[in-house]
Amino acid sequence: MSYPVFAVTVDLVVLTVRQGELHVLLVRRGCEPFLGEWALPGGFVLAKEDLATAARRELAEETGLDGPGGHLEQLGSYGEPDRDPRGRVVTVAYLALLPDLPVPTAGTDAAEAQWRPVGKLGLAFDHDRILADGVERARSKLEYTPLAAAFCPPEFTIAALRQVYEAVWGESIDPRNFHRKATSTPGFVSLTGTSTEGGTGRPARLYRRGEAALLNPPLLRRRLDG
Amino acid sequence: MSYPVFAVTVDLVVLTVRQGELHVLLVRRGCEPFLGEWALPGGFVLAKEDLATAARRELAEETGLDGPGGHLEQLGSYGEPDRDPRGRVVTVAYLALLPDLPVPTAGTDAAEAQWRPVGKLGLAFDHDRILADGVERARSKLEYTPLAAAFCPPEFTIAALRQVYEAVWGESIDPRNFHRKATSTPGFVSLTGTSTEGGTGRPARLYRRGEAALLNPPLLRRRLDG
DNA sequence: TCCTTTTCTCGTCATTATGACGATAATCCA
DNA sequence: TGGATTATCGTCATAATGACGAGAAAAGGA
Repeated sequence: MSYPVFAVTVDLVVLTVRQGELHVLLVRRGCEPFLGEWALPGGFVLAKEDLATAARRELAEETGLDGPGGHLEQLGSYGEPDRDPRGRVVTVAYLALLPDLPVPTAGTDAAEAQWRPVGKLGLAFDHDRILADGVERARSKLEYTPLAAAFCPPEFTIAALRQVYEAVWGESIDPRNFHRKATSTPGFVSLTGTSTEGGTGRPARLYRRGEAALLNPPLLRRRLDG
Repeated sequence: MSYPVFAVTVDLVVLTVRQGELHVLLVRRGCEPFLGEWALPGGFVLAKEDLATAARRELAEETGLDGPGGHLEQLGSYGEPDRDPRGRVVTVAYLALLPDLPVPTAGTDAAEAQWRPVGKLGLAFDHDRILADGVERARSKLEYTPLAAAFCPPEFTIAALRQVYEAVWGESIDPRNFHRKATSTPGFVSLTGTSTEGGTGRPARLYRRGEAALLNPPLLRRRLDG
């Protein structure tokens, strides 16, 4: 019995929050196809490599982003027959949420790398769709999990956490109600004991990410129902 | 440039509710490897076939289940190097939710097919894990979407819908509170105008699935928090 | 020093959603 | 006709949320 032959790649939707806006990491392609165009970072899965391992390797290799914290999860697979002109390629997309770090360094396959605000970007392959799916996944995950903290450094203020929500959801949130919700939901955040200093306004207490895997009850965004 | 060669399969977690219990569709393997063992239905993706198309084809071919209603979505991909003794095989798992239909017919690759209550089944490959992920996805989706109706025939009673929740979540739900919730959440269900007849007890009104993609507010199961 | 600005933190109150459960309605069956 | 069964509606206490007032704790300028 014989069956078709495929290549398998991983592609990464790497998101961060900079200056109050949700950004995605893009690389300019350094080889065919789509040479010179912007795309999600990614590459082929090696012969004896697990999918998640390949995703972590590409994240480190191609972006140099391998700091503490952060979050990596599988997003989904994309395998339309014509999605890659080189032949039959199935890509497994991963979603990474990272704190705002220095400008990434370009890697082997990528001539350049840069953060871009999410939106309508004309990316190579079917990467616009993968990006849209990743952004929607991130928006949704912020409702039910404490993952917003993955966008923050290890210690952060409630205001910083709120700004993550505002950036990812694109809506403003009442600081007082958010403070109540974040500090009263069990396992969302935990106090460090230290505070900020030197900033403008009253110093804020610093928190760490809590141990909960799910927010209970969740933190729902306002739905525009029809 | 050369890169490793893979085979790509789709595997299906087909769930339904029978006699108040969540069941999964299994097939007995008719060829090597794992000949004679129970596994999720699935097969190789064809040369010019989209992943979702392959999933629908396998669902129809191998199970004969292609009725109205139901729901099919991508679950995730599994690609550990050793998961298939034949070589490097990545599988894209799909989750199908179907109303309870007559016993499926065996297909080409499957010597037998049968519904089994979900639980610890010693399945071939890594199918136990895929099944567990599928069940967890289904449980979670029932909270935030009107997808419970995918387990029901096109017209159903509120009690039937409630029994879906009870079976999938494995907990009992107050019929009066559930009735209020189902009928008051916009877009969850819509009246047909007809009622059941001939059953025991007061006749129940029949409903169809509503148009909403998301339940707002959601219908959360009781969390056993630690 | 004292006042203003800024941001954090804590409260209050009305509204909504939920869990527990009583009560009535509408059918079948003996 | 009366009992069993299930559907549907209502009531009430509690929990969660949105809107917003007000004090606390810093920096900076007059």
